[in-house]
Amino acid sequence: MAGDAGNAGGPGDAGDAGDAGANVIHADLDAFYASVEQLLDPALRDRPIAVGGGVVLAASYQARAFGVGAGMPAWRARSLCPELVIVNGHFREYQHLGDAVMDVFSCFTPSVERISIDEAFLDVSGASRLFGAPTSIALEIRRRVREEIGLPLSVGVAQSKHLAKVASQVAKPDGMVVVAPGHEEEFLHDLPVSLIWGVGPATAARLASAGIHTVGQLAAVPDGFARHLVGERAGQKMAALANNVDPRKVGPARPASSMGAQAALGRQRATPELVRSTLGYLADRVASRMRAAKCAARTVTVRVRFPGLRSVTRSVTMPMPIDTTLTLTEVAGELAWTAISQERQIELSLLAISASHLVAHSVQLALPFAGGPPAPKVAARSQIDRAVDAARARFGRQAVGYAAVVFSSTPSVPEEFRELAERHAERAIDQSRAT
DNA sequence: TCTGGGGTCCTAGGACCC
DNA sequence: TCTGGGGTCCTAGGACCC
Repeated sequence: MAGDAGNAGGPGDAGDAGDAGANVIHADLDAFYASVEQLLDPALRDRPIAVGGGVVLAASYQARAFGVGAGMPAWRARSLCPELVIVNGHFREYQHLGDAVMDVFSCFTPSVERISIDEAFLDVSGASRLFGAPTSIALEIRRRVREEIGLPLSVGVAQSKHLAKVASQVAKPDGMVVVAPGHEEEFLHDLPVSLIWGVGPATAARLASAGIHTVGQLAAVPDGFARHLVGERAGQKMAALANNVDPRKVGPARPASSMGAQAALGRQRATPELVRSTLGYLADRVASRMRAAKCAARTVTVRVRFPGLRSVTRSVTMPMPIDTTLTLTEVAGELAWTAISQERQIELSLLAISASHLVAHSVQLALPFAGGPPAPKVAARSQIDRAVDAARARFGRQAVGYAAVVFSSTPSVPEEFRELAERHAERAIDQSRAT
């Protein structure tokens, strides 16, 4: 593996020292959205670019060198990097190219666990007879993705998912790191704790206040100390990963347990019209997805964010699941107004609806329940939904909607971006929980 | 001119039941 | 009369991930 990655130093270079047991590959496309834009428009190559509108969704490595990162307001990104080029995303291209990369992975093993549009775990333990050692497979995958698709891909090869993931992060950008069996502790020892899966800014700060900065330091603290510091379960998991204990296997994702939608509003007065139209739009998205997935929700949660980023949630669990757009709109509306009036706020910056306690159902739900709409209304709404779903299936989503549900304000992000994110969240609902 | 949209998991208190 | 423990569900908030 000579010369494949300049940053694959340390134990990772022992690629031919026998990586029997290092059968997990984590493959992660670098700065995915930005790399696609640079692929589509050669004029953007080697330049600092960001994908987004008012906010940066992704930044090229040339832009990251200036401190530009995802989630940053565009004005701030420009001030950090005056020559930054901000482009609108080609969200449908992202889906196509992400799928094409996954197809390359599938050429080497059927065991591909896609965890986002641009990232997957591969178990290649059964692939060596056909394709050689995991290290050779990883090299070949990188080569093919680069030559056939044109995108840079970083890979980590190790015994466990966690270690493979850490390795691919260390390998970025456009590199490969192999953690040879027997060298795991050595590899992890000096890395910052923030590379551990599940250790974010808050946990890292708490650990730092206790003098813990590296994975080695975390692994060395007495049993129970981590749990005292960050809580029972989080502490357990964190300590296990620091000690390289990770029993997770590469496999299919579990069924979705919730579905939601949100809309940032900038800063607007909390008028009944605004709340009604925004929640109507969001409920339409969520409810139609539920119906398409043949499921319904017992719990509805509304999140309301106010200027200053403070947010509150209100939720309710109903005796019967719902999947009707208008009923979801009404339930969400009551929750939202409860929160807005309790908080005595007059302006909003975001509204969100989430549906959980999802229950699979094969027949159309039209069951009334105490406190819900009366039976004839439920049946009528169900019919309306079915008609709308059918019309959309034939003529497209924009063809028909609910009069009161037209999203009045300018959408904060393009429709294609929402669709990309939704499609990515699509996972089968557990049909064993059918009503 | 202070922030996108999609998710998961955990904690803690209270209600309720046995 | 006062008192005990355990389990489950619901709600609100927070941390984290892509």
